[in-house]
Order: sequence, then structure tokens, then C-alpha cells
Amino acid sequence: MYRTHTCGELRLSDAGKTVTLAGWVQRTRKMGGMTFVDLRDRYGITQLVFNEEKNAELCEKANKLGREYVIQISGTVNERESKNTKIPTGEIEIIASELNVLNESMTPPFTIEENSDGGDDIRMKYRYLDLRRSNVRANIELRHKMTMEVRRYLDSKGFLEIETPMLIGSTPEGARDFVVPSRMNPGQFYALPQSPQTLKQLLMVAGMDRYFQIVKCFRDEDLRADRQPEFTQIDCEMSFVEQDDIINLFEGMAKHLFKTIRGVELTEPFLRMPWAEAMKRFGSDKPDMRFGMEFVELKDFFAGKGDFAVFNDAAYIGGICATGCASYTRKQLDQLTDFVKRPQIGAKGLVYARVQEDGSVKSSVDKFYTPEVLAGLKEQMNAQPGDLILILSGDDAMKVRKQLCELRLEMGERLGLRDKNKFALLWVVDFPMFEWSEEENRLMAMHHPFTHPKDEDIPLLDTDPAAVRADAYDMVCNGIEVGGGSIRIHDQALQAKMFEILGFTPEKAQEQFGFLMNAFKYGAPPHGGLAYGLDRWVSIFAGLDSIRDCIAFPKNNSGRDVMLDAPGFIDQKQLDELQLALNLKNE
RNA sequence: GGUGCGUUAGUUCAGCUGGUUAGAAUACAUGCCUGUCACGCAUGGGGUCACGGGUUCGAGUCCCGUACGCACCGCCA
Repeated sequence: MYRTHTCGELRLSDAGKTVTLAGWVQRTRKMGGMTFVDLRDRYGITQLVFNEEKNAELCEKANKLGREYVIQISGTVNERESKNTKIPTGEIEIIASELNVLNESMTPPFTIEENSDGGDDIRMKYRYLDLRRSNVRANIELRHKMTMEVRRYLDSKGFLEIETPMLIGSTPEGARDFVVPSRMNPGQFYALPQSPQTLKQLLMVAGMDRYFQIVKCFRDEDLRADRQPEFTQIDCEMSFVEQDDIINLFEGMAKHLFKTIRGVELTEPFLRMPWAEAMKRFGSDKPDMRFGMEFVELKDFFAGKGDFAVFNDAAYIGGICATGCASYTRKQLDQLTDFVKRPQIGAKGLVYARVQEDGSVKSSVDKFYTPEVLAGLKEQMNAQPGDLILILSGDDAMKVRKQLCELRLEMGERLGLRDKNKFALLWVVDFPMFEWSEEENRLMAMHHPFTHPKDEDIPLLDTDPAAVRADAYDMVCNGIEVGGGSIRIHDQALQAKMFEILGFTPEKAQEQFGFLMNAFKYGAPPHGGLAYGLDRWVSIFAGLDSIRDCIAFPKNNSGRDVMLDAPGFIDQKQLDELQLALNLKNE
């Protein structure tokens, strides 16, 4: 037996017991004739004591231990002379009687401590060492706890966990697929699923009326702090349901997770905001509702009131009111102007107006507008003395709204309103069915092509498809899309029409999605579902800036696994077997 | 595909307006220390300043390119 206890469980009540522990050497402290060793495993740290006076040979052996050596130790639990209140085992120590080095270790490239001195790069290369750190381990443990609670909740609601294949067919619609060559079918490729979307719909046709799966999904697109090429979804689908049924059930799951994971009791129903309203009020389909600072539309207000050409020519003028920021210096305002003019944001300029303590308004457009107009602006914005009004304008209302959204988030950040321990959840509903793709010069499905249009908008499919809204919904937490879903089309004819609007010929639609439309001919039930992004949920609960920190072995910014050094080239022999040849562009 | 920032000791970083032998902290090694727990003290070893080119009497420092890392835009049905 390697151990009788873990390094996190012994307490004062165990004093006098003879125990055996095993773990890693966190640190040794040599005090002349006495040596302390902190022994670590995933449960905690226990202090070991070696005394030269009592056992010189053993103490000598302990003095040779290095960081991260794996050792086994037997001894007696003893009450400490001076307690350490910082750790749960701090009242006891083990007086060692036997020491067995199970494995030596090289000195690790960074310190295995909560606040490691290692940078991201080196930590990822030695991720197996990084995972020994308590805070990284805590994220992985939290992830486990979350998946257990998800399973508990969905099982209690009658859901079946069903696995779907990882090797499926490629569908060009949507994100790029990762493809896998088939040796037995030369020249042909599987694709890894971007999501089990069509498969779970087929499970509904199969009568598995409540399905879920905690499943890897793959998208061959560029990475971000919150985007990995392989990520995990909590994928769900239900039959004989309407939008409200799904929203209610998965709102229940969100509440269950907040309660069991964070101890936060969310009693109120989540806000449901139509997409168009979210865009108008916050310029985003995933508004951060932890703070207000809503947009005020000012086009009508400024019309005919002055000769500021920028406003007079603008199709849209929108403002936000930053509480208490009237004291911003010229330099700070210039910084904000630079911020909105950055290419990623793309605003042409920023108009500001300070509401001074006496209630008068001092703005960057004073010469264009009378004090009465500016006083009216203050009213319009509902601004108080000490507030700063920030205004953006432009030709394209949607673009300006997105710019103003960035500015709002920046001001929220500066004012400390984006508190990681505060949670603001809502559903964004009634998404548009389609969005115009400049690149492809056609309508694209905003959610996916299996999304059901709102019944009352179905007539518009023929007359004004761009105006059609969908039975689609996203759950948003603190400005992050944590999940989304829709009612699906279950009617073969409607599905065919959808493909037609998306620019598929009947042949192409049949070729790519024939399996689904055929299935719909055999009694497909009305159905719909949702997928939660597990990595994002864990990140929010753990207060992480990047989803990488809750994934055991993540990819770096370029999609590489720096620990495995993957992807890599394969042998000519493997290529030959697959009957593939490389055609690399540069060298 | 694009923008920004970065790359200096094992690690995290400093290094100003170009100027003698590139520093700190930590880690590591050795010695001292019997109640430490971020122990302490002393000593020591440790550098292709990412790579290639250029400017200059002289480049860690300035310029160009490349590679790599991070963040973001595009992209992500």
C-alpha cells in the first residue's frame, strides 16, 4: 500500500496515528539539525519533520531531496509546536520514521506554486507540471463538478446521454471543417463535427425525445482567448417543445449550476430581450447587463438645431452617459478618441460633453450649438452634474452601434462596473433568420439553416427574407454568449425552401443534407434544442480571462499543442497509404 | 489575410538619448543555522540579448525582414 492518507486530510484529531503518505516534494527547509519538507498531492500539503538528533541517517536522506521528487513517507502524526493557520493541515506534522524515494525529478522550469513565475508559453510546454499548481488544478476540479451537476440535472429531467460519431461528413456551410482522410476510401475525407447538430435532430426523428451529450466540437478557425479549435459543448435537444419549454428548462439548468457551483441563488426569471432591442439599446447581440449606460438615440434631437455637418449628415447619432466622468482631462478624452478611432473599432471621431457642477454643459461642439441646445442634450441624456456624455455618429447605424458598444464596454471597464463576482444573465431572442454576406453576396443563416422561422414571419420568406425573424435564442452572461439554440425545422418542404433561399440548388441541398430531409419524410416530431459552451461557463465561474485555463491540454494562439508539438508532418509511408500528396505553397 | 504589443540568465523582468566587463529578483549549487512554513545568512555558477540583414567608429538599444508568443479585427452557419 502506497499510502494510508492523502496530503490534505490529516487533522489534529489524528495525532498519534501512524500513517504513510505519498506525494511530491513542494519545498524543503533546512534548519541545521532539523529539516522540514512540504509534501504535496492534489488534496493539499502536509509538513514532514526530520530531526538529526533522533534519526541522523533519515535526516541526511531528507536533505538530499529536491523539488518535485516523488516520495513515500511513514511516520507519526504530531501536534505542531507552532501552527500554520494558512493551510488546513497546519495544526499537525508527520514525524518521519521511514523515507522512500519513489522517483527523482529534474528541477522544474518554473515554480509549482499558485503564483508561478512561469509565462504562458513555458507553462503550456510543461502543462503536466502546470496542472500540479493548485489554482490550475482547481479549475479542472471545477470543470468536473460542473459536468457532474449537468448530468445530475438533465438525468433528473429524463434526458438520455447519447454519443454521436466524431467521424462524419463535411458540410461547407458555416465554419471550416477539420478533415480526416479515409484510407479505405482513397481520396475521401471525414470531417470532425462542428457540432452534432444534424445528428441530434436525427435522434429526435428516432424518438429519443430528450437527448444530451457533453461533447467535443471542432472548428478550424482562428483562435481567441475564448475560442479553441476543439471545445466542449453541453449539447441538448428535445421533441414536442416550444421555445418557452426549452428556455424554461435550460434557465433552470443555469440556475441549478449557479446554486451548486457558486452558491448563488437566482430567483427571478431571466430577462428576455429581442435581438433588435439589444442592438438598439446596447449595440450588441450579447449585451453586458452588469451595468446600464444605455444608448440614447440623438438623430431626431439634433435635427435642424445647428450647423455641425458631421451630425447633420449622419444617419445615426448615439450617445452614452458616463457617470462622474466630467472630470476627465483633455488627455483622457484624447485617449478615448484614439480608442474609438482604432482600426478594430473604426469610428471617425468622438464628441463629448461635460456636465459641470453648476449644471452648464461644456462640449467639443460648443461652437455649433447654442447653450440651450446643449442643455436640451443634457435632458435628453438624463445626465447629472459631473457626468460625461460621449457621442458617436455615422452613416451606417449598425456600425456606429457596434462602435458605441465598444466604447460603452471600455467605460464600464474604466468605471469598474464589470465585476467578475456579479452575474447578469439574459436571453436574447427573436434573432434575424438571415444576414447578408458581402463576401458570398448572398443571404447566410445567422444561426444555422435548420432554424425555424417565427410562424408569423413565414409569409415574408417569399417577399422580404431579410426581415424574417427566427425562433432562435442565446443565453448571455456578463456580455458573453454562454449558449444558444433554436426551434428546428421539422418539415421537409420548409427545410427545402430554406436551402433555396440560402442559394443551394435542389441537387446541392440533396447532396449535402439529403439524409436529413429524407429523415423528415418519416415522421419527424417538432423539436428544438440548445447548446451551452462548457469552457465558457467554467471560465465565468472561475473568473478566468481565457478558456485555456480550464482546459487540461489547450492549444496556443496558432492552434498548436506546444507540449505535443502538434500538428506535425506525417511519414511518406502514411501519405502513400492514404494516396495523398502534399502541394505546399512556400517550400 | 490584417493591426498592435512583445522576445535579454532555468524563470519573471529592468536595461534611459547608441558608448568600458549586460543587471535585479527568484530558481539552482555549496556552506552555516534545531521550530521553519515565501525561513534566514554567506558564497558561487549561470547570457549566441530570438534569427538574418542594414545604419554607425561603435548596436541589447535605431531601421528592414523572418520566426515565435499574446491580444484584437476579419473569420467563428
